[in-house]
Amino acid sequence: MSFLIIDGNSILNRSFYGIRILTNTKGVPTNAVTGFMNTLLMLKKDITPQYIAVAFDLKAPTFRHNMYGGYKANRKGMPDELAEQLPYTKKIIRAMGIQIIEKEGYEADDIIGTISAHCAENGIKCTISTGDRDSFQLVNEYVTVRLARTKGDEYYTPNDIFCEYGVEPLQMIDVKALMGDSSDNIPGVAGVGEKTALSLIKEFKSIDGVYENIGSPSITAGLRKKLENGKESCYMSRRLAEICLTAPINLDLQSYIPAKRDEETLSQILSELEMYKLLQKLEIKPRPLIQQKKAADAEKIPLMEKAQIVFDDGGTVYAGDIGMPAPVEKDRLADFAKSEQLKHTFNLKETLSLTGLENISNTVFDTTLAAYLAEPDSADYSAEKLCVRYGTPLGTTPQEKSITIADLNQKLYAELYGQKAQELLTTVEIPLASVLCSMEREGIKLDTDGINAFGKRLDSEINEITSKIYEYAGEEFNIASPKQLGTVLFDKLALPFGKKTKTGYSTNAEVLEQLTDKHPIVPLIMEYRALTKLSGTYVTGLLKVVGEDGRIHSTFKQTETRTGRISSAEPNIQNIPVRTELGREMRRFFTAKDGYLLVDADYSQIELRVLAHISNDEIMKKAFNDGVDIHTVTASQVFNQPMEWVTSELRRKAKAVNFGIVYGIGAFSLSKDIGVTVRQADAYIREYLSKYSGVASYMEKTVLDAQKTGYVETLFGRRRYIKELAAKNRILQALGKRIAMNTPIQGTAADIIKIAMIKVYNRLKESGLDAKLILQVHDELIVEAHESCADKVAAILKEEMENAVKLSVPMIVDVKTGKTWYETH
DNA sequence: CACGTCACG
DNA sequence: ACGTACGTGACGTGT
Repeated sequence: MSFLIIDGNSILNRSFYGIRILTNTKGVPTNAVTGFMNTLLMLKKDITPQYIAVAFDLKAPTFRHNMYGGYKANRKGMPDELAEQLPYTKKIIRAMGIQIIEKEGYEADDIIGTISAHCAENGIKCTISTGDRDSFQLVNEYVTVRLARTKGDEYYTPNDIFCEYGVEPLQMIDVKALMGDSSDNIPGVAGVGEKTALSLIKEFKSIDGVYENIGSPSITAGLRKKLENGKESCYMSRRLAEICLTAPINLDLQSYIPAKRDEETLSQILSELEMYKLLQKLEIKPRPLIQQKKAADAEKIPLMEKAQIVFDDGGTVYAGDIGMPAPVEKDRLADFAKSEQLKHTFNLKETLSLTGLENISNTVFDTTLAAYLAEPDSADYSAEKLCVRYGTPLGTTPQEKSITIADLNQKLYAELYGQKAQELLTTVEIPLASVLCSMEREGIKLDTDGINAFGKRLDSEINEITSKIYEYAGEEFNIASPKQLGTVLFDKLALPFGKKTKTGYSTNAEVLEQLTDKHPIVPLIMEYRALTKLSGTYVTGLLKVVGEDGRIHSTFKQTETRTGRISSAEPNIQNIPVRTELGREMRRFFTAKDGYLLVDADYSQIELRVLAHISNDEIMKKAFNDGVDIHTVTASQVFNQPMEWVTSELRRKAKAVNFGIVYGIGAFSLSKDIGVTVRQADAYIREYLSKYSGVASYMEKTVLDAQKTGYVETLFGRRRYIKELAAKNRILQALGKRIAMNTPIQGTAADIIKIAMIKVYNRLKESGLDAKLILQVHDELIVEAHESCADKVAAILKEEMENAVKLSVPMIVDVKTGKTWYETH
């Protein structure tokens, strides 16, 4: 027979601070609930108690009317993110069939004390689960405390307490009476801490003993004085420290035997919180969120057109009707790929890569890409995850898998139904998978000899700089370690430190910039950073991933970014240096193969053009339609100067303001960026928004709409839900607004270049020219073309990219041709 | 594995 | 009074 009593507040609190902030997609925090439930399940499994209860504090709230106007509605200043999780946790506990005990005017400790005393009287073992040591006084032959710790729990029996503290559990009350407890508002005796309190109780057994023997030689004069002054406080503290054992609560043990779980309620709450791992652990089916949302107008959503389900399983491609797929033999693959029948794929690009196929004709749906359009925030589009999210049983055999995929597809189809995203899927993302696959296959040639030689040069320079740095520092240390570097700069050399990070001094470029004239070591460190970055990330990093064909085959990820952009990995080909001359040198090693040239085309100001179009701002549209330099126009607007008078300095500032607008501007960051006061930056922004009034009203409307609907969309219907807008936290809300302002711009630009990629790819194929699209860098496309047709290719790129979409402002593309990527810039 | 840092659009 | 621009990926350090 045993009783498990959990200190609800304490475990919840520990979970909240011990686990990094987690939220569901709506922004509801879930970390404390998660931690609490993990603890509860672990305890149930470990102890298998007959009786379980969870105790919560229910003290009459004490409102403090202070200078802040009584904002502390939550006792102990419980943060909103934690307070929000309390009702969820209680509901879940009840649905688990477990009793919650709370009593007006009593703390959880008093309830726990009463239960534990009752257990002891009746010879029942009692385990107290808590995060703090207050309940040690309750420990006895029958009662143990199980202290929640990050690295496993610790048990405390009377013997354990004696070993650790040298006193009996009950004496802990007197120890606390002496030392006090600031978190519980117990004053104790001023000047007496844990060490002194323990040794006093060890010697004199109790506070009565201490005061009876106040003249004892083992009490120094100073201590005696403190004890005498604090005597009244000490006895009062003892009353506060002693946990009540007679709280008026239900002591009918039978009622604490857990009842049957309410699976319906658990499914509903945990699905709302999107705690799918826990649902799995409890073996409860999640409530499909999406179906729920669509259930009302389910009749209006037609079934998908019948199609072949195509997917791979253990390296074999299967295709066929739902429930009866068959392996497609290698020699039949090409025919299958060309066949007329409609097809639904699962991860199209991967299937293409795996089979070596260029495309699969008549693909009208792809589970992975549809799931990405439905929920671009997800990090995982595996069948396992999608099944959990959409409440679909996960198949294991190929037959079952085809059923699973078909079911997911129907649900995704329903979710995208009636959205423009449906068209985005079939006309953009599905054809794009073929383009990306081809780009990955082609890759780009890397001049490994050149890069090796460059690396040698870098390394010898790094060595020289390293010794100089050691000399200035007066010691050898790891310059690459921000921690060690911080110690040298700010402790040893006593340079003024700027920002601090969570873990210590900040040593980033911005901080070093400020110190550049303060000490000769600083510019050396900046150079060291620049050189080691090139050497590590680009020289060594790239050499590690060159293929046997001497080419780099980056992976272009199609479902990675929240805005709809493509990302590039292993290696990342989208962040090859260009801004500094030395870094730009790297691009000399990205070359066309013998007899070929690189043709590089990039959109000019694509994001600002998109902004001009979607905001319908007359001044901005006119600027682009007149073909004048947009940053100069902005400078002229913001600084009230005629265009001819705009200096390069004003243009530079205006450029930063333009960028800031695209990102969802803040005066603070802008001021940092262009080196003016926050006040001035703020004035620029105001001036900008009053001149470009179309932009101002567009931004306002976009944020308002997003707050209403919870999402924003690109011009082509790519949707992004913004959970940050629903957050209680003000900083997160501000982030949500910036995301709302930026995503339609960045995302529409991404849509446009994707459309252009498909057009360029098809046009090159149709033309029969010896040229292949090989890279994409957000607003830039690179084709490797035979020397003989580079001019034609350049014309095709310009034409297709500029005409990819029709906006109210022209899209302008600059094209350059060269042997290396360096030469095209 | 998280963090700080820094490369790109 | 607060903390501060959007979107990525890779490296080295240190727990």
